[in-house]
Amino acid sequence: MRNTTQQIGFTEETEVLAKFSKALGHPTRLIILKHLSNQSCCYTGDLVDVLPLAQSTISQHLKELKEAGLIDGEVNPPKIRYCINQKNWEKAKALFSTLFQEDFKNFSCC
Amino acid sequence: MRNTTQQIGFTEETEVLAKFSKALGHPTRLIILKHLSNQSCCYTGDLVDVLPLAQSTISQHLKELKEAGLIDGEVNPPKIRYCINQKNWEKAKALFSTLFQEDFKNFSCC
DNA sequence: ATTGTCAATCGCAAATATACGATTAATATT
DNA sequence: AATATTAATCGTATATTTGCGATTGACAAT
Repeated sequence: MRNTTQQIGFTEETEVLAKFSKALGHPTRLIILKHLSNQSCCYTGDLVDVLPLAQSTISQHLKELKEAGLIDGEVNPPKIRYCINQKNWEKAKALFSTLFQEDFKNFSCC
Repeated sequence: MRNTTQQIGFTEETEVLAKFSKALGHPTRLIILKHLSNQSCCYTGDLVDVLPLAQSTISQHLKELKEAGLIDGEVNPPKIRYCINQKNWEKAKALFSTLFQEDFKNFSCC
C-alpha cells in the first residue's frame, strides 16, 4: 500500500464518520451495543455468556468500540463496567443524520 | 480464525446493518457517496479527477459499495454511470434510525 | 501472603482490506 | 477493421481485522 488515508487529507467530519461506521461494521459489535443499551451497562462476562466467542475476542471488540469512542470502561473491581459513551453516541447520531438527510436528499435521476 | 460470523447466526437485520456500516467505514467511500449525491450520478472518471487515488483503487471502492447494495452501476457506453441505490439507501437510513433512536434511548447510568 | 475472579494483553494463524500498475473487456468512433 | 476511451479485473504487496488459547495484571476476599 503506497498511499494512506492519512496522506489524502479528508475533513475531520468525514474521518470521524468513517471511524464510527467502521466500528459499527461488525455484527458482534452491534450486538454488544444492543446489550449495553438494554442493560444500561454491562460487564465482559455478561457478553461472554451470550455470544459464542472467546473472552479474548470479545475483549478485543470492546477495545475497538472504546477506541472509536462509542463506549467507556469504568473500573468496578474486579469487573469493568462498560457503558455507551453518550456524548459520542449523540455525535454519531448527528453525523449519520446529516449523511442520510441533508446532503443526500436531492436526487434527480435513477 | 476458527469461528466465522456466518456460524454464529445473527439476525438478518443485524447482518445488513453491519454490512452497510462496513461499507460506510472508509473515508474514500463516504466521499464517493457525497459526490454521487451532489452530482445526482457520476462516472468513475469524475472520481479519479477528484481523489488522489489510482483508477483501479477507486473502481474497487465502487465495487464494494455496489456489493453492499448502496449504489448501482448503469452502463452508458463507454462509461458507467453510478447512482445511489435509493431503495437500499432508505433501508440503511431506517436501520440507522432504529439503532440510534428506538433501542438506545433508555440509559439509566453513566 | 495466598487464592480466586475478572478482563486485558500477548502471540499466533488466517482472512480481509487497501493500494498500485498492468492488462483486459466493452463499446464508440473513425 | 483499427483506434480510442472508459472502467473492470488480475496480480502483487502490505496492513488490518478477526479469532483463539495462554498468560498476565489488578484487585477482593480469605
